[in-house]
Amino acid sequence: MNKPTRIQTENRAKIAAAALEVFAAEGFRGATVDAIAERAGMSKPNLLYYFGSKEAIYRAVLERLLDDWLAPLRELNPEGDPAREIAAYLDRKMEMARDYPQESRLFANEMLRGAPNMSDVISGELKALVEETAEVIRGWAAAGKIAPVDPKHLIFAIWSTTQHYADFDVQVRGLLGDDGEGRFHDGAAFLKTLFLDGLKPR
Amino acid sequence: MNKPTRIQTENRAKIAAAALEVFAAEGFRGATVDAIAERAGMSKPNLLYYFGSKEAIYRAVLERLLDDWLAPLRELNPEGDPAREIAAYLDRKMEMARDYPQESRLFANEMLRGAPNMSDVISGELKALVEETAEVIRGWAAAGKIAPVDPKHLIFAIWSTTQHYADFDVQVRGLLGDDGEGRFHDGAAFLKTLFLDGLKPR
DNA sequence: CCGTCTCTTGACCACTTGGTCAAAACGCTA
DNA sequence: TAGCGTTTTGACCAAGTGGTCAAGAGACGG
Repeated sequence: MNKPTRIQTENRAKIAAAALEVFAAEGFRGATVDAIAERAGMSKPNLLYYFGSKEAIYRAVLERLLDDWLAPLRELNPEGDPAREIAAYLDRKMEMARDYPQESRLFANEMLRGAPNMSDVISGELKALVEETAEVIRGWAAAGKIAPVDPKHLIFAIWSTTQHYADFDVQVRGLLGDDGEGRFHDGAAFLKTLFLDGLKPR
Repeated sequence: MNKPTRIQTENRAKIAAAALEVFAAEGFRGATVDAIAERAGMSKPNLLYYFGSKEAIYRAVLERLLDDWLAPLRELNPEGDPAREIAAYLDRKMEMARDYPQESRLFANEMLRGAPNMSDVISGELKALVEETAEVIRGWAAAGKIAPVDPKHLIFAIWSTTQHYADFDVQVRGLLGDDGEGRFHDGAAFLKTLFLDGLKPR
């Protein structure tokens, strides 16, 4: 394993960026190596010189993005005020839906297909992280700071509502009337009232 | 336009069922006409005798399902008690996620690709239905029966949270631990407390 | 049970697509 | 700047795919 050259680093990055765009827009089967190569500004054989196969590109992109994707959840602070933490998490997830919709769609595509390349992540890293977060939420509920709800379903609800604005963007835009970026702001505001009031201890 | 024969009716139905399975599992590009034909128990040329092209099958399936898909929203009763109506809508959507996950995934795939075959529906039929429902919700809020929230974002939240259990089924199952069908029941219970408490007038 | 219209399919075609390969072009270091 | 490892690509291939077609098999009313 030699240290990669400058050209290698550059081209791998270029390819990964192009692949993200194409995979997110077309799905794995819909994406073609030619299309990725073209968007990366190089020939197909050259692209395959860096990543041996279409599968390899796909997996590399998936892996590269995973950490960024899970970062917001990791930043959740167990010591913080629950309402503040949940609001902040919603905001962060909403920002990601706005600023990185392709990443969201890539993962959505993967899930829809049954996560053939992520089953290990789901049952490993992701599961551990969710389990940990669920424990934090349970603690908040036990301390009477939020209503006693099922933590995992709460997490699912936060994921689905926020990612919806990226994955179903066409629908959201179509139904709201085109509004610049206002939908993300309004959506975040709505979700914060929904979750904060919905989780208030009684 | 002659009346279709018995064989035509049967075979069109067989094809539509097979196509739904394949398209939902693989996406439009990932699905092959051969695969659909095999699952429908006939040869590829025979299938193409009934539907002239892959696109035609896809669009037929999409159209055939649309009404069923929107039925729950249509059943919402403007005169009813808001809390009851919303709870019932959540339950119905959750049942559909459990009983018709393929339909959900088919639509999710279509949205992810930018809804190339549904833009007219979104800006037409669906938009009208949503606008109408939003008006109902606004009425509830004006009457002080629920908190004054943005109706469309509320609708998005209901859609996304419920459909999540179909579209991201692998993830949900992986993170909850396989549980038979309990996740749908628990999810529905959580969502009802979330939405009903979250929307309580204050 | 015949004739006609419907249905079915094997064989085939053109095109796309993932991937290979040999050879040329390039870039770095001594 | 010569030499050598790295990078790049045109040409090519085999498999897969959507779709066609002509001819045979089947259904069914008279």
